[in-house]
Amino acid sequence: MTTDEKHIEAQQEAKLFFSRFLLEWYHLQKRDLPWRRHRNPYYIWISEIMLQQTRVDTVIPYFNRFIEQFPTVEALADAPEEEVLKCWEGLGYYSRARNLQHAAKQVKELYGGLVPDDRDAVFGLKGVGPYTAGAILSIAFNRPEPAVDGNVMRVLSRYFLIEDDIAKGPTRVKMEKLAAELIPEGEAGSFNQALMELGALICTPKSPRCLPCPVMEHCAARLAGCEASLPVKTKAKPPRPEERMAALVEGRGEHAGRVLIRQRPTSGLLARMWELPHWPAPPAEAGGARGALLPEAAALDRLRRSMSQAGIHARPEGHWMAAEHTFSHIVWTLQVYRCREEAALPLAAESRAVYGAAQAERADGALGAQPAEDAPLALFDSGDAAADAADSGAQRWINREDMKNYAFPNVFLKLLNSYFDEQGT
DNA sequence: AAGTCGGGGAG
DNA sequence: CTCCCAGACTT
Repeated sequence: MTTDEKHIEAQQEAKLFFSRFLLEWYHLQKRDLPWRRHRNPYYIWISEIMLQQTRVDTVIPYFNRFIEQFPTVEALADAPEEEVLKCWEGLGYYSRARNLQHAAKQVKELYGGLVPDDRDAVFGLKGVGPYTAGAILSIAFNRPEPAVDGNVMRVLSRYFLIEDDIAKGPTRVKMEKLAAELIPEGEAGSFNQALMELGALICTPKSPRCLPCPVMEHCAARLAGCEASLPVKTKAKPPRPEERMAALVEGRGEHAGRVLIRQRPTSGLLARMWELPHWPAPPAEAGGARGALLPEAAALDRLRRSMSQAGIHARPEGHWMAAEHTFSHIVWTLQVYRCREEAALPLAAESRAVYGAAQAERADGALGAQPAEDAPLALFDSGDAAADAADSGAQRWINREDMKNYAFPNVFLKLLNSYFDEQGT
């Protein structure tokens, strides 16, 4: 027997060992999760969409609420979109919710409300990519399809000592071929879940717990002592910072006790979510620390003109608090100002009556180069042009009770709750 | 292939 | 702080 043949034979033995002992471990150690209590393809599907880039512990309460509110494919397909989005509030990646409902309509209309069990049909559902298709087919229907996510690539890269960059596309394809070879006959669902369970509980990104690992004995990375340096993955670009000014506008008269919110555009960042209105803050002065506040009077003036341009008649009264919101690719620093609604006077009259003093102050200093009164705000790169151009979006006056009817990103949820706590309402 | 899409938990 | 998570979609 040649050296190559011996190597291939050893590889084959390592694969059989891996599949057998991993599956055995899973049957003893698997967690009791809500979507594992039935084999309802709809439940499996919902859970897999929620679990994209999201931890199990985060998903559990969302999953339970979701299937209570939308128990069947048809219930989801027929629900108002706002209800679906509200049920997703705080979970992130909100296009998942919209795609999911779109796919529910697909299933209702094309497949009679039954989640399809063939590869092309599942892959054709909105929001279902290579991983999720494999997960649905294997877990719900026990079809021998690989389901390769971040956990699986980490486990396989270590066990087989694969040094390919898992951030690259072709690596996932390679892993899928390998994962498919490992599936034991008739055990696709359990095996794929076992692979992910090992990644979640034992073969973790940092300091893997090798001693209790059921396949440590033949783990190539462990044997080579390099398990901590795998998988190889190019690191992501850091998010770009964005300074923004937000308005917490307190209503008067018929709006007393309520604050103004607006809806974001139908596409892009936080699509269709509700928020406090906010605008780009002018770039910090040269030499000024990033995140530094503008001089108070200049900030209030800038905010007043932004609101006016958006058709919001309100007077900024002062800085309330700062808030940060981190996305994958952006970090917002929001300076929130408390404002009071005003009667809708003609703009020129309003400006002279209320802002004469502030303008006099501005004239002698920092913002001397500002555009003339009533001129459009200077455009500068805000990184959120869609939202800034969509000031025409819907607006509402709400109190705390009304919050249950609108879906907010977490940062605005926290700001609104802080405000209503402060007001004691 | 690279950028766009949230939010939070672990270390 | 950094990393990354049961990824998909767009360009």
